[in-house]
Amino acid sequence: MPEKPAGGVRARVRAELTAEIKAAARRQLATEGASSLSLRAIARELGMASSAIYRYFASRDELLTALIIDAYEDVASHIEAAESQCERADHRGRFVAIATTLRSWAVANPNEYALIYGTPVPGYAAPTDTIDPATRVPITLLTVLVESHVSETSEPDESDLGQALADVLVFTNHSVPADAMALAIEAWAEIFGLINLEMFGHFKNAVTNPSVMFNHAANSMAERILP
Amino acid sequence: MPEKPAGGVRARVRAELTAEIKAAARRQLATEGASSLSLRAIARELGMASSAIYRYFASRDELLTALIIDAYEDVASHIEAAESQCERADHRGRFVAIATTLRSWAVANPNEYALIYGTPVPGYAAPTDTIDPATRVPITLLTVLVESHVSETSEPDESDLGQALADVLVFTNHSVPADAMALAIEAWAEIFGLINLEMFGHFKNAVTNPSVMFNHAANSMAERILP
DNA sequence: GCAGAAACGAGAGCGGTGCTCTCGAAACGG
DNA sequence: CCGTTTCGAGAGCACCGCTCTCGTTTCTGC
Repeated sequence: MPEKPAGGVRARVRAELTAEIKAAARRQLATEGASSLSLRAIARELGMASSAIYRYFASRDELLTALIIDAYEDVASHIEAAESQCERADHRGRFVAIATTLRSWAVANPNEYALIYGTPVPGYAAPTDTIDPATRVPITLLTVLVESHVSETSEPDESDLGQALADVLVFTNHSVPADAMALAIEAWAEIFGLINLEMFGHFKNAVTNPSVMFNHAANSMAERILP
Repeated sequence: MPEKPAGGVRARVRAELTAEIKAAARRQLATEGASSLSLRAIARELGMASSAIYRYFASRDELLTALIIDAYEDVASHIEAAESQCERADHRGRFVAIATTLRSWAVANPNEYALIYGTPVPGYAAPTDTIDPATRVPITLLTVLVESHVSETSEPDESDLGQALADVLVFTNHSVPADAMALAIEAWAEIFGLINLEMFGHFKNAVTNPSVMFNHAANSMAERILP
């Protein structure tokens, strides 16, 4: 998909139409859900032949991929913006900001949330284009964790736990002990667990106010994992 | 769907065929995923006309519902069996048994797990038939929690947290304090978060051995929430 | 400035889906 | 035994993703 920055007329209308298709897809996503996203319906809405869509996206999966990347970028931008407004030394505040912003974004964009953090579409294998934007959010969390452990430096951990978390421990240059990293991953999982349970309807007859529950949990987690 | 217990020939072959359809559906579910489950493919596999399926299930959604109920019952049976083999007083052991059995079941039956704990099918609203079997698993966990707080009895909690958790606190007759209940819900969310992250591919380049990580977390949670 | 190349939109068509309707055969029950 | 109900099969409808062709429009190199 070569897009010249300000090339001829053709390149411009191509960029515009690509954006219009994505916009229509997002609109349809919001009302129908990901798995029933229909290229033909998008084409109908845009007043063009269904086959014309294929000039812009080679397949339905490629459109989905584009939407997934956009969603990752969008949530990452929100979270980074919220986190950057906290006092640098206030690690717990930064963690809570990350967690609560993630939930707010999920509540505001349930279908995009489901798209990136829900059940993967069956035959769909995430292309490599998606892994980069997907890492932005966890990296902001890891940064807070590393900065709160700034004075420590440890050797590679040879324990079972240390080996199980080898990849992420290497990623942080072993500046975070394995058990502290495990606590952080637990918190990370808890955040998604709470959001998933709320969004996918498993809090019925149990938690009446998910927002209060989530804020309580976020503060509880911050105390638990950050010194 | 009236099914006479041992009625005429017709009732028996109807029950058998219903089971065969579900079996074929489950087989297809394991290889294709829920959203691409095809009634026509099932009919083909069973050597019957696609329209004949509708004598047994009024729609694709109804078949899905039947599979969902079966999955809930199956996971609940596994968890109850594992939990019942623990010493009654060993609350932490019972909790760990519940958690690890849930994960084992999810790893062994990824598509049924996704069916009941993943993103809901877009237009699909869980019929009332599913809520009953869905509660069996959380109830086993709540039972452990309540039994570990057996000596305490408290009044309705009027705090924000107490009100946010009102439904489940009432369900347990206020025998568990609100903050302890919140910790338990946090653990509950963490369990699903860990399983989701693992199953849906978000542990790539981070956690190399999800099993070790999960067992570590399960024990950590047990210490955290149970006295 | 113009001819060849590339990009584009529309339309027809293929095989697939869920679902409905009709029709003849089979099993049931009085 | 005969009327009623249940069942399987087939045709058909509207939709889907996707491919191919064909005439038109835009770009590009000479």
